[in-house]
Amino acid sequence: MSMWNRNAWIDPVKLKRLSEIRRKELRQAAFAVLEREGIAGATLEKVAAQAGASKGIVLHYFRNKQELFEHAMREANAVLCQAVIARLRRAITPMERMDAVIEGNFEPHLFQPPLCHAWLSLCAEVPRDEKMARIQRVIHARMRSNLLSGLRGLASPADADDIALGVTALIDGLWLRLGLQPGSVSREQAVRQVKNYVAGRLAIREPVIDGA
Amino acid sequence: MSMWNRNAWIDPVKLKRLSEIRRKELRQAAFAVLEREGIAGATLEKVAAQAGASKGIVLHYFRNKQELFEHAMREANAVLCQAVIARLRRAITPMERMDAVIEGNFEPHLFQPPLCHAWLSLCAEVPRDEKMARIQRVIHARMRSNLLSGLRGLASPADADDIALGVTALIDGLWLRLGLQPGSVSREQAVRQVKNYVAGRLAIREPVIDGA
DNA sequence: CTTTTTATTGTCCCATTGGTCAATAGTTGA
DNA sequence: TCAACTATTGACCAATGGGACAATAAAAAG
Repeated sequence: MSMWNRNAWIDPVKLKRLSEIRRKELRQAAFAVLEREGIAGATLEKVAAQAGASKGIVLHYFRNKQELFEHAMREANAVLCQAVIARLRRAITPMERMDAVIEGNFEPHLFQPPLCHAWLSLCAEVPRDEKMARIQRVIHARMRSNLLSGLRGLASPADADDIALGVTALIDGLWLRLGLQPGSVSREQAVRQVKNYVAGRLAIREPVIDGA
Repeated sequence: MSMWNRNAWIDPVKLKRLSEIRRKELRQAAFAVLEREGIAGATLEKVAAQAGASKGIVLHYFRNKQELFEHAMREANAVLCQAVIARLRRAITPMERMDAVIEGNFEPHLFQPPLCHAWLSLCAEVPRDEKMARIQRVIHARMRSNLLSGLRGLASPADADDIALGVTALIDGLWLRLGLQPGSVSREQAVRQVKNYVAGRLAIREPVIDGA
């Protein structure tokens, strides 16, 4: 049995007792440090301190720094994703589904500068961390899929695809704005902004054609 | 005279001889390192190596690491900004001005993953670096102003304001997408995306009103 | 040709960091 | 109770980082 639990994919339920609890604490501690210090200032010692433990324990539960932050990224994304899913469950019409995704992405308790700062730091590492890149791709794929589940009933497949890209970009951009200039964009503004975008895109049947 | 040139704002033309040349080289070296290594891996030694000089010289021209990267940020922004300005000069009608800003922000030789990576790393430090935050505010203010110079002729002041925010966010979001998933968005797609957004917003007179 | 600045290098220093390891305390199961 | 395993700590280490500095080369000024 000893060599088993080294591989967490076996009997995940039971193992949630101690090991998984610590891991979660540490992931969250890592994220908290990231919020305050950014990736450059995020050290194992600070994470340990944040979790009220010793540095040794961090490397007991995570092979190395990189892995720790990869897991922090996964967790953070899971939280945001959950918010969207919850709203999506109550949505029925295509338009309701769109709104669920949009509003879920600006959940008041999540759409906050510190969270954005941490997220930004993580994103900045994506190009040098293949695992993070993969997480990132998954995130984007799911977001797209969520959007398309609504958009398919509202536009042609080609348009839906295009609008989905626009919506994700717009959402990301509004988050970025929040991170770079806290207070420059409120949740309500953000939501309205994206909804207006969708409304505008749906109102125009043929995309702009120009000769530039 | 000795104590004068310590303050570069005096006789800037002449001093461009040596001191300013080195400074520019170092700023660019810093940016190059940032592209490859991210903020966490960007060390003075690497910057020096990139510039083909010794670490000492870097701190001879910049008080410290922070200052160096602040200047790198300024420079990078200046380049992007210049691209927009150049196009803006040839624009006459409001719509041409809009297109100038949009296309300028996706200049083919600038809209590239490495540049985006470096930029992202810099942005991730903004929350902890007041000077970078200020640069960031300036950048955004200018972008806004550029957009409004075109939008004022196309929409009501309130709408123009709102659309300007949306355009900046959308542009940032598309850049982010490029950084996180290189190849997932082409320059043409990006430009079209933003133009469609503007077209959509201009087509709808009254903004969406909902009771969510 | 001196003298004064400026440019540049390499060395040194100290704090910090990620990571290893052995030792200890605690748990669990038979 | 005993043995096996897990959790947790603190000490330790080699590497690295930012930055200070003195020494030297190179220019400029006079």
